Amino acid sequence: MDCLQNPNPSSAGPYHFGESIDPSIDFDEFSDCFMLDYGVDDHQDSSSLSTVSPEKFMADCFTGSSGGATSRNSNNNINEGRRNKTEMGHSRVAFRTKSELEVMDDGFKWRKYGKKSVKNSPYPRNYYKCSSGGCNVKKRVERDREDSSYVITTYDGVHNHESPCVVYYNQMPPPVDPNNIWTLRASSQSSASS
DNA sequence: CGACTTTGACCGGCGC
DNA sequence: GCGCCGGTCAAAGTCG
Repeated sequence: MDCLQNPNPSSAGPYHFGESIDPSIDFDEFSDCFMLDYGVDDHQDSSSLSTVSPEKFMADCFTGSSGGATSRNSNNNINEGRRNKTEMGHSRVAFRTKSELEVMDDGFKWRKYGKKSVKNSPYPRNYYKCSSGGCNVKKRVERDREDSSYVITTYDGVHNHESPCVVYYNQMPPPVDPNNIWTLRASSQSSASS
């Protein structure tokens, strides 16, 4: 299991953000990562995006605020009209990331349990569950139908455990530059990969 | 051999 | 009531 890529909306730290398996993805591209409005999974248009800087997003996530930077009960929620799953204590976070890869490894271990073609989209949607025992977090991954270079990831729920990478990081010596999360992340990464 | 992925079937909610 | 659609299940296949 590699601890690469992407923000995690539940408990992963900022040092998870901004690095990719794919060397073609650099940090600049992660500035294209948008928080999507809640309920975006029914395929939003870009006007419904609520853009949040990755830094803010991750900061919110890391403080444990449920749902991160999302607006939890935003209006214009198409999906929740169908299924009012998101009740108290049930958060959903979606974001859109420019990536060649569909699998956004966020440090958690996911088990794929389904794949569906989506109406009005040429790309299938993949369904994953957190494979940690007792953790019922799910995520959906699909390509943006309008720009296939983007991947839309929707997390459903909050992990009741830490990311294996967070656990690992807590055992690490102090970062090279605590003010630079990229350095910090890279430092962690290079050690982890050995 | 265990863990994981694939994929068709099934189920429930919603709109007409 | 019926059909469509999204989400989940589970058996079979694959991989390390």
